[in-house]
Amino acid sequence: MPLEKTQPERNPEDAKFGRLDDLVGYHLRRASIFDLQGVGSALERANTRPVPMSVLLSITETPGISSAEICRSLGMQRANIVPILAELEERGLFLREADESDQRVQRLFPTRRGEEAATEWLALVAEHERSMLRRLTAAEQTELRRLLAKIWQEDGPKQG
Amino acid sequence: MPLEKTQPERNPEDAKFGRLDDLVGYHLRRASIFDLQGVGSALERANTRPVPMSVLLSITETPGISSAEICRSLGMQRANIVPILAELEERGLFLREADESDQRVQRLFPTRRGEEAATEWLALVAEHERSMLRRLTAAEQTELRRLLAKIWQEDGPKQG
DNA sequence: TCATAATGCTATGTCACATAACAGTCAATC
DNA sequence: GATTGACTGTTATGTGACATAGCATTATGA
Repeated sequence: MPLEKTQPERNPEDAKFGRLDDLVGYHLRRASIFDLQGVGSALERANTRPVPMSVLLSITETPGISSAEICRSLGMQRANIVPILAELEERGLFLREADESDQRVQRLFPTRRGEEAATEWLALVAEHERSMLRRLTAAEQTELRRLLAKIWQEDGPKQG
Repeated sequence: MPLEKTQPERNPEDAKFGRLDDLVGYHLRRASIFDLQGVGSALERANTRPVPMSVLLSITETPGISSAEICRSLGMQRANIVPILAELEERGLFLREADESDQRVQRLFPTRRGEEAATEWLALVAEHERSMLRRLTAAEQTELRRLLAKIWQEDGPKQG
């Protein structure tokens, strides 16, 4: 074993999950809550929240994306993106444009203010992440992100 | 046709956060949601949910723990543990006993059935974890758990 | 003794998220 | 070329986890 926990006496035979603390999912949840609280308070300064930020970033990173595509990408329901888009639109952060060949879909494009807001919000979150990950080396941070992505991303040969 | 998320090439020097995908917190959230769904459906077979399982495990791992101690350990509010304890108690999984020196405190002890339920529930979750982590080596799983714990646990070596 | 704090608890609010249904549009099949 | 099914954006509504505020009781300590 590479690393040992400095916790109670563990029987080597007991290498299976025997305690709450052994569950990766427990630490996942605690770490995610910890992160969400930090992100939440960081984004308060920009008067927004995590999900609207993710939606805006989806638009700035993929101009012309549709709301349904954002929902599939972020794993959220179409119904729930409606008030979020309404809020971002009211703040003048993106524009809707009818698709040329499919009148059902609206293509979403960031405005100049939307680009600026995305950069600003991302900086706030990045500052929080630096604090949250301060006790991890750069290599550990990269490894952590890689392992997390491997958990939730589908098997299919997606992006590199 | 849906837009393909053609990503711009990443310059390795450009190590700063520029995209949603670069944020560890984003992957944390997605992985945690993924886990929570799996744990939820796994525990459905035992007619329970993640938080009651964590509470029961707190009792079996630390017999005589109080409800306030469980709340501090799990990071939850005292008000919210009340219906959970009521449910576990109704299922005969633990007993309350008055503290000898402090009449405010109830000490919680697992029953035989509580011990059995804890083992059974933990096995269900462990089975889910094996599936969730199937693409990670044993060393990677250990490393992931270590890095996650380093994120949310306070600086002092504290158990919880 | 009086102020402060902790425990277990009730009542209630909030907020993210899911479900169900809708009209309009598209595409494929018969 | 009607029809069937699927997809889009949307409204309305339910739900479930979680937080807040306050209570009576008990403990602590200046």
